Amino acid sequence: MPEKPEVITVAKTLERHILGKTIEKVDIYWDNIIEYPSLSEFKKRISRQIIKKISTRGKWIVMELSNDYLLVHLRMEGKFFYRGINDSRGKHEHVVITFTDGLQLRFHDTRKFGKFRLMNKEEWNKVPPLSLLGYEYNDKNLTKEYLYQALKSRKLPIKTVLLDQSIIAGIGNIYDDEILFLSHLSPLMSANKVSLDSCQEIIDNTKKVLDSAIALGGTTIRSYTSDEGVHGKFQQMLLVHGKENELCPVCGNTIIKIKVGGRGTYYCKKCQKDKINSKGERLK
DNA sequence: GTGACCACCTGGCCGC
DNA sequence: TGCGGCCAGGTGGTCA
Repeated sequence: MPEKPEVITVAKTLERHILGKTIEKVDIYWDNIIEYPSLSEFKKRISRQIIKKISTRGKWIVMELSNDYLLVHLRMEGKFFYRGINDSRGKHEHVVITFTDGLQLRFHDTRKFGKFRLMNKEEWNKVPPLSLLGYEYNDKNLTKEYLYQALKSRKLPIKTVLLDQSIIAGIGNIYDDEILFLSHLSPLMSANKVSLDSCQEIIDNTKKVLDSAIALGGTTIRSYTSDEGVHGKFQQMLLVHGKENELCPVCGNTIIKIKVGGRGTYYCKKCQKDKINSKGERLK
């Protein structure tokens, strides 16, 4: 599933292919993909707009157009393909954007979870979903004090809370496991038991993991490849995620898989422990 | 404010 | 071989 590194990889590829192009029209083959505004308004408003800039915010791809912002969330399996107007449409290509030069950008999503939103320039980042997002992983405002405050009222497992996009935007299930492994924290540990020092470790390891993944083009696992079928290479660097019954690269213990908050979670019981004492106090 | 649960979806896998 | 059931999981909505 695309997380921040995969979203950045896709955005960079989009930049190479469609930056500066003018949208001729958009054809929608699965109405629910358009989250906002109405289908007819979406089609009407987006026509003739130019792609000015492409960036990301959390797991959203943000395309600045002439008059609006087009937000795209890939969710589980969304990906883009580039085709010509005469190429036949695939079964799972639900949105086809045709540019004036004849190129088509097609949104492929087998599970139909992806979302498109067209927001005006006054409110695009002042209303949900973007207004609800927390800091980016590399934002200078993401400090251990901020994270500590965000976690202190949460009793849910740290694994679950790190997936909350209103705290740190962009962390998904795969990198969550990796970050907690590098931070030596059990995914089951209550978020409000995470110490200030561990908050710093989480921040440092989030940067380390996401920067490495971005450099390698993201992670390609069962359900995700980036556009054009390009495969990321970070899956070769994964330490615990997807490694059930394999040996921990640090201690040699067997990596186990459990469910935390309904998510498949991989961790090493020996390396990852609750950093709290017998009284439940946070250790320095 | 917080947490639990559910819906959205389809392909792959497994057991029968 | 075919069928049914389960699993995968990011996000938003509802309810307690």
